[in-house]
Amino acid sequence: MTLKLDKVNRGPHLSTLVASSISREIAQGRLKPGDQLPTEQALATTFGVSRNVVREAIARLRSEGRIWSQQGRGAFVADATNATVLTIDYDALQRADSFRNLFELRGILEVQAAALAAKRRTKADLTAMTNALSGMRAAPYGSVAWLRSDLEFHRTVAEATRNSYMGQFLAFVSERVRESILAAGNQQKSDDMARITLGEHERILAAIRAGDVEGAQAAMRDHLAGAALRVGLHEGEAAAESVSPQEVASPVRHSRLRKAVRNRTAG
Amino acid sequence: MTLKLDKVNRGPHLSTLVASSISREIAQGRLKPGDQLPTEQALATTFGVSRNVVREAIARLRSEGRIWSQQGRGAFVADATNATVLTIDYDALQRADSFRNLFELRGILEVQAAALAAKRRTKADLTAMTNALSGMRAAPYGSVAWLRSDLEFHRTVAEATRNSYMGQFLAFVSERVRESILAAGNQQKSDDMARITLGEHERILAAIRAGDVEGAQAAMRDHLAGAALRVGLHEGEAAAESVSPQEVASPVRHSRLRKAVRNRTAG
DNA sequence: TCTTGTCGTGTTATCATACAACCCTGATTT
DNA sequence: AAATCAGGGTTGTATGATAACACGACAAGA
Repeated sequence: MTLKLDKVNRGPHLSTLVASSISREIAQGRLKPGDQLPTEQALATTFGVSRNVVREAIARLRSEGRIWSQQGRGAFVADATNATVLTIDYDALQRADSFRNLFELRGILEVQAAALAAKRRTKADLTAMTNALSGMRAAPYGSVAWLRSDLEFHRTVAEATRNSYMGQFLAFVSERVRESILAAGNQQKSDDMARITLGEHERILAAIRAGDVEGAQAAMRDHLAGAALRVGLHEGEAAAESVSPQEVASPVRHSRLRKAVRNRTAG
Repeated sequence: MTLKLDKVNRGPHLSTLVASSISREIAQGRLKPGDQLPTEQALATTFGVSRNVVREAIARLRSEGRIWSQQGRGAFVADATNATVLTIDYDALQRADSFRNLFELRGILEVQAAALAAKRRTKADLTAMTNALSGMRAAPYGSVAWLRSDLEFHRTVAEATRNSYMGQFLAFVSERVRESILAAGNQQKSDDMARITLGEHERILAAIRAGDVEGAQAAMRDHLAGAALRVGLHEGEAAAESVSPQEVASPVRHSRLRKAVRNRTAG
């Protein structure tokens, strides 16, 4: 077993580098589930760091469920299904196809959340949504306050599903999507957009208030399709469309991001 | 700031206990975003462990995005949105309502995954699904081999969506659900169930093969409703039912499915 | 032959200490 | 007044030692 473990170059937190290096070994299959890792001492000398650093790295991997260790035996690669946490690689999201996939997943969750919200919303939920909309109306388009109100609106919708996991997942996915959009920095602003976006939200709220399940789904789908355009995703590829139950087995038109998600990662 | 930090009782991995203790402080709001944590030395004496253990705990929390630290300054609680991982508390899942919520979320993802799979599946996908079904057919109901084939079938469906995040999320959620079911240990086995469950899977595959989006959704919904019953969830509460989109103007009534699911929508 | 108990070795878990790198503050110097 | 520097406090890393545990080898006894 010749693991390809490079000496680690200085950076932020040696343990982070060691952890991701080991993580890569696992992801790329050089370390398979059940395999025993080299001893801490061996890893320490291999990476050229202290055993302490190795232990911090291992503690991290263990908390992620990627490996497990037992005193006196050693550390072993865990089964993939044992992953106890869900992570989304930031760098991977810079790739257009990854971003589109995550956007699609978000769309699915948002649309179904809207449906559930239309069924289960309470008066308090509706008030909260209305307040969030007022916040958007009051703030200039694209401003920090506007964005906060936007997030707040979607959060209240998720909360109205009365399913905490829905809120948790949606918040997680949305935040990753938002980060990626900000990193790309290509959202276009115009005066029209404020009105359009606001209108989309209002229709969602109206449908949810009316308890109109289909309407809420459709309104949310519209909103996400609009958001996709605004972010530079072509409509045909947007999430909202792909989950709408209509045409059968249409060939997937390959997408093109406008200058969208080009990397500007470190450097 | 009087943090309620109990001395840690011996158990599996001190760093784990320290980490979850700090985590709890954050979750319960005694440590708010921006707050500075006590120094490592202080935490070490507070918990009655060595500074090394505290560092492993902090390394873990940092990797989860819950805190950030800077050399020479200290460690600080991060904003909630910065959480880079999504976790599901195992204990919380023992509560019935939490379990039902997670099951509902899983249902949403599975149903929409089936829809996407019906659109995008390749020949290879269909072959893989068929193989998984054969595996189920060959194995005794409830056996390890059977369960593995079951998981494999759902995995292939997720893969056929051509959306890696869908697979990732679904695998994560399903695994948590499965764990919880096993822990409860209340799944009932009978000879009929093998046939029924197999039939449900076959209908899903048939719809996906035919590229029938609605049919795939409906079949998957049926399957999940059945699974919910088998696991002891009341039908009315099952996930699959609550996301049913009430046939959006579809001329094609393709369901020759049992209508068990369709009674009792929210009224 | 089979079982059992002991021991030695290797590994992880934890502790303790020391030093380096860095931040912050405040006094000193220019 | 501004720049510089010294000092203490904090995290980051290194190193060595000890305890707890797993595992195989090996001998003693049945």
